[in-house]
Amino acid sequence: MWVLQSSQIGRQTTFQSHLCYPALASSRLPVSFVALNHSANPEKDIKSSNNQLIQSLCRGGNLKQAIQVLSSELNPTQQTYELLIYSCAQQSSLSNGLEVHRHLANSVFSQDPFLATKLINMYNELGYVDHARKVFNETQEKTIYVWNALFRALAMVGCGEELLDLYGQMNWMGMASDRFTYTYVLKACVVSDLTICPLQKGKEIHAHILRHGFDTNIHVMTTLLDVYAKFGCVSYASFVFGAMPVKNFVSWSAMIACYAKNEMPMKALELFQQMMLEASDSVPNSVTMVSVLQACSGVSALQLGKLIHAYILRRGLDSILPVLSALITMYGRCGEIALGQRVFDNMKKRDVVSWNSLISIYGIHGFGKKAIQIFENMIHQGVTPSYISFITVLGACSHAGLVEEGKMLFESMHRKYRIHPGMEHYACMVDLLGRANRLDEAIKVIEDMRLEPGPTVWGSLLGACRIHCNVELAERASSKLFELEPTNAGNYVLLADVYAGAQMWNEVKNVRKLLETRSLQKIPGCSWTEVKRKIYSFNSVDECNPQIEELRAFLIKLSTEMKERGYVPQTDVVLYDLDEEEKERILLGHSEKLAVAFGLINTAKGETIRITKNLRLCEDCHAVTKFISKFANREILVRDVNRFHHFRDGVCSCADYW
DNA sequence: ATAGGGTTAG
Repeated sequence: MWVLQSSQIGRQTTFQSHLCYPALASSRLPVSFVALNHSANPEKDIKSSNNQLIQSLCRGGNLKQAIQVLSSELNPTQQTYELLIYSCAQQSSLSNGLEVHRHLANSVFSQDPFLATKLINMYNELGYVDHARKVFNETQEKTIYVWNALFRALAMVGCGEELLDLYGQMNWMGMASDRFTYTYVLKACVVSDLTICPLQKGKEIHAHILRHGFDTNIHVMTTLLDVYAKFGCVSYASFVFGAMPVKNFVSWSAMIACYAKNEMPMKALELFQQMMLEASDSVPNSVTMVSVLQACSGVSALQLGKLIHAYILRRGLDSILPVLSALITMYGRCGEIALGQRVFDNMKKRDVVSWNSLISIYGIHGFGKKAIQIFENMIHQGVTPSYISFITVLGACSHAGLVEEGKMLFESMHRKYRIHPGMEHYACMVDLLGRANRLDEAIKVIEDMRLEPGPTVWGSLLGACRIHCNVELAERASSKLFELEPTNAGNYVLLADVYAGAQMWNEVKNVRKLLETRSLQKIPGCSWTEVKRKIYSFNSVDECNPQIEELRAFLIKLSTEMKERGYVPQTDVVLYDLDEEEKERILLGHSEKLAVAFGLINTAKGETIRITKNLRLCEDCHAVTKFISKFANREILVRDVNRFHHFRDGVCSCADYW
């Protein structure tokens, strides 16, 4: 009934445009035609008909014609402008947008805050934030919508500082924030370019939110959760999550992503399980699955990853590019390159990220030449390499020791693709050259950097010094590192390793003291292994594992047998001042050895043992695992923080070079 | 009066 009525009304009022529109669309002589009509009819009718005409032209995608009609329309309505602005954004046409804006500025709506909001949004979507700022500044009556529109634009381009500054002005003027304001202002805390302490700012805004009662709004709270997540404040994030009166699948996903991104993959998987069991109204989507796959990668949970893959297929999420890239990475990082390759091969569409995923998995397995080949193939297929592509391919060169290839790729980066090398690329090059004992060249790279060398760069150099026992350079690199990240215990440990390698025990002791006086602790080593779809984690300091005694006994027996065959425990890696026996005991307690022992005890003969570790493999664990792979005739795949080690028959795929 | 927001791949 209602439909019929409205269409009758529609027919009455749009009678003219029904006549005009088809003619205009085909004949392309709109202006004179409309002008003629204009003078021949009562003005009121024409006014409405031209507005209708403009609007239907917009809806039909004939933006150019709509603007032509606009110039002959004396009284365009607000709705007409709104639709024109919307169409310009839709068609990504700056020139048309400017034209409409110019027209609007000379109309009665020049100060209309509603349309100002729309203009700001339009310029933002077109990528012209300067224009958006200008509209904002020229609009006298700044409603909360106008403020929010600019905030949104500034947050999207990463002008956090400017946003927070304006937010301060807004508060000072007495304009009250709404729930949208808070989401943008929170986002400002995580986007770059902030000179103030952004976490502090986030907490301040958190207080505002509580004070003004926005802590029940699901969007605001999810954004807040994400802010804490991005700063690595996992406990704050989970507090916010727990305090949310209502949760939906986005809130769950944000919390899962928080764990996955902050090296807590087990927590992420647990939360995912909880979501599936307890929150039946929160159905995971592709975004959730990406985080879950990341978590599977994190602990090398291959069996679980396969289950997730099946779920993705059932849910029809298998054509979404980010999901597929995450799948490729998951398979690769779980040690199954072939399965990753298969996902890639079956993709109907690929983007640069899909290629990057594939390159990176060959890279972490040490197949540098293959990674370069894929990189070249990608370019051959017309996909332009991205900033990340170069990180992955240079990383692949570095894992495989392909110095000349790496240098050429690094050099081509800017020459061919106009991509300036960033910190990650420099760190890769320093790593590549440093490992190859070309320390002079590595230093040259650092000296020629366009950026101030950061901790990753000095860290790569320090790592190279450890391999090649260069005490002098190690001291130089570590003094920089202690300045840049004084609380990163890993750097002190590396320097101590260098001293230990040079038998400089006094210096080792001093570094250890430095660690103690600054009350810093090494990140505890942690390893995971998956047995029969369950993931087991091993921690060098925890005693909770029910099998711990059995594992210890197993390892002691193993160690005795290995010693008979020439194994010498590398007690150098233990930095504490203890007697040899005690050091050996500590070595045997390393999480990776516990995981290997657990795998040997709990899996069938011939089954590959897969282990993931949160840190770099220690020398002793590396040597022992090589030994075991031959001794127990087992393939053992260990992924450490950098790359894969594929142990088979007493040899490691990294060629002892990691 | 209208309008707009949160999680995501390497």
